[in-house]
Amino acid sequence: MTRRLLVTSALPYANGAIHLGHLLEHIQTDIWVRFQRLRGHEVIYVCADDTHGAATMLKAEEAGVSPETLIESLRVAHAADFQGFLISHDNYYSTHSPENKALSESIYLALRERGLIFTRGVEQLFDPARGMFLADRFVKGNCPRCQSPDQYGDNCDACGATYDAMELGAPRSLLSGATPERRTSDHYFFDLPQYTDFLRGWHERGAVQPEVANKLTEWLDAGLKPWDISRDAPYFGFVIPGTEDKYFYVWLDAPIGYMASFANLLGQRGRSDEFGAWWDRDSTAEVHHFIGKDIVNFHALFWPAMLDGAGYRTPTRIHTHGFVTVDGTKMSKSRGTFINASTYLRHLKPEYLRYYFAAKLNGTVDDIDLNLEDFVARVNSDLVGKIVNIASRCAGFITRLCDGVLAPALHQPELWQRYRDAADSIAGCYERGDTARALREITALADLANQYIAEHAPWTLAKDPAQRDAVRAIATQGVELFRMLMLYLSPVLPGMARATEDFLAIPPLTWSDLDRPLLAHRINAFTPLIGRLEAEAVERMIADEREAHVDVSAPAAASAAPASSDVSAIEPFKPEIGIDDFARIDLRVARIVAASPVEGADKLLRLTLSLGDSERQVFAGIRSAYDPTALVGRLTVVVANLAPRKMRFGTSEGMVLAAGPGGRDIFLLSPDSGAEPGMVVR
RNA sequence: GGCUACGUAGCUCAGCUGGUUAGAGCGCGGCAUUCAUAAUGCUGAGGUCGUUGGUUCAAGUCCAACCGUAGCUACCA
Repeated sequence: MTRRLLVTSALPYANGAIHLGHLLEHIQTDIWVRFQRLRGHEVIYVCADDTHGAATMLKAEEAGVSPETLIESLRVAHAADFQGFLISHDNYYSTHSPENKALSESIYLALRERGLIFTRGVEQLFDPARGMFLADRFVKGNCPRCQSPDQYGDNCDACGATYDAMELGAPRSLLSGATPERRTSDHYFFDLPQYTDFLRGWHERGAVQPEVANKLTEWLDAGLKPWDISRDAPYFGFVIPGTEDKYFYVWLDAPIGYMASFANLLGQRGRSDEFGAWWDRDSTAEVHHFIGKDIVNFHALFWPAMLDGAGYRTPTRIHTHGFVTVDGTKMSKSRGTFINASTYLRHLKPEYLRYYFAAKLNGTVDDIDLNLEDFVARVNSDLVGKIVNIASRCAGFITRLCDGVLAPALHQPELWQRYRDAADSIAGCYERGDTARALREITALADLANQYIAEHAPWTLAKDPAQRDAVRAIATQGVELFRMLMLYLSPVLPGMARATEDFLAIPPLTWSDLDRPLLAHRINAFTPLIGRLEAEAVERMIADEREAHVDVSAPAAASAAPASSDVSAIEPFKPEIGIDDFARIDLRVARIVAASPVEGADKLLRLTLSLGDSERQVFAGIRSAYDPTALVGRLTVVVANLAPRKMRFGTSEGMVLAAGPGGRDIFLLSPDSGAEPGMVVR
């Protein structure tokens, strides 16, 4: 029976490049998709960029472009990165699209019609300087429980407390530095609690993995809360119908983006009338979402509830994966392990990573570790040494001794049958997402082939012209076993599968090609299908990625650091001074009233500082770490009696204090709230 | 703090509903081989299954506590 499958990967957010984390998910999805296609099912694989939200708006502002320009350039870049990794999206769209707007509005209206939407006043922090409400992410202050300074608006890094942003002590806006005020505005809510029983049933019916179901049960038992689906202007997104200044929260329209990308694809293919066959309540098609474990709540609570509320079918399955770590730790920009797709592709072939991730993915939510040493060893020994080697060591006999034509019969049909018998088990592994097990079974088959070849030693027989047929039979068996292996591996290694088809001079492989061995057939001369993965290339990639995040102009202090140290070197202390020496330095609290980049200077910002009753201009080499607009309004500390210094761009009348090695790691000092410009620091 | 996972040979991982002396691949030692992108075959060494306690005739496998790691804790995306 042919299944109709709509498959998605989570939508990458339009604020940065594609990195290893996105790649894990898309590679996982793509393997599943290609497996299903190989089996002859109808698969549509769509994705898109997730574009809305205050973050996009601010980012565009910072870059000095419109949000539309920003998101389109990122969408193009993202799509190219995915193509580079052989990800076979049928459509890579955007949530900022007419289809998504129409669907979001109609779903919202349907929910409202069913009494699932209500409004309620919500009090939130408001940035008076920027004229906007502040998401938790854009506020910092003191933790209400442990008083740790500099904590975000939702929880405390130091003590783990969770709280409301309004409970923060001495809050300040990260956008303007201003002190936020409390304001109330009406918000629109989706009445999620009405869906508690529905969701419980949906989870129990196997739509999620058991570990995920546990987590969801915990949330359900704790009691669901209505979901706030609106944001006040200014916001980049879709206006809520019937309002002037309320927008859909980005997480409302993001999953609808799956439907919208799908609708757009149908439009391109002139099949728009089929939409309902996939999304109506009685649809017999399947919908599969691949996501990371961090966004389970959106996909397994809000999303199915919204769909059902609006009269659509719910997803068939949510496939949740863990996070990527590199050498056992979180990806880190300074260590060079925050690896971007484009950096990877400059140094390494995509199929190395596809193979390695496939060897690790097992369908659970466990994190996946990219151990770089293991990566090199595994790819070389399995892919090159074990699998490709089978073709490499057999093909020569066929080409040189047999005119390129395979024998008419198998030398050892029982061995071939063992390969054939593995099909169901391997298919089951792919279907469950346990590609690690699939690859274990496949490489075990490869071991059998190498043993077989060693046992029959065709190179010995080849010395005797009378044994020509025996040599051909053995080499044919080897080539055929290799064909079977590549068929099994083709979802993981699509590029190598294509190259294998060229080598064997056969049409694209399908699952039914397992039924009949390739015999009495002319093949092409073998050329290496994939080279070895050089450890040096991996090192170059890491170095490249590390450099991309380090400011070249940063002080060379790091070079003095012991190689074993992860943190920046602690600079040696300077010679002792007396208090009189210190007293000569006039440190003052200053408010940054204006900040702008300096034309012609890479590192400098021009700051206008207020010291109470006077203002002065100071140049600061902090451009690599601070966005000028984010500095305006905030307090800092300035050396007020530093001799003025003439620079190419003007005179600098002081120096602001900052710590850190340089590059992105520059940290401007700021006094606790209450300090006023002009106050002496002592 | 609460919750959810995970913690098995140097490395990466298997070990299904508890049942003989705990497995694989890589790496390492030895032997063989030379067709092959120094790839392959045979063979050897290597583990108190995070710790402690418990249930059981029997526990890596169940329970509890603790330690460690990662994540979640909804109006960040």
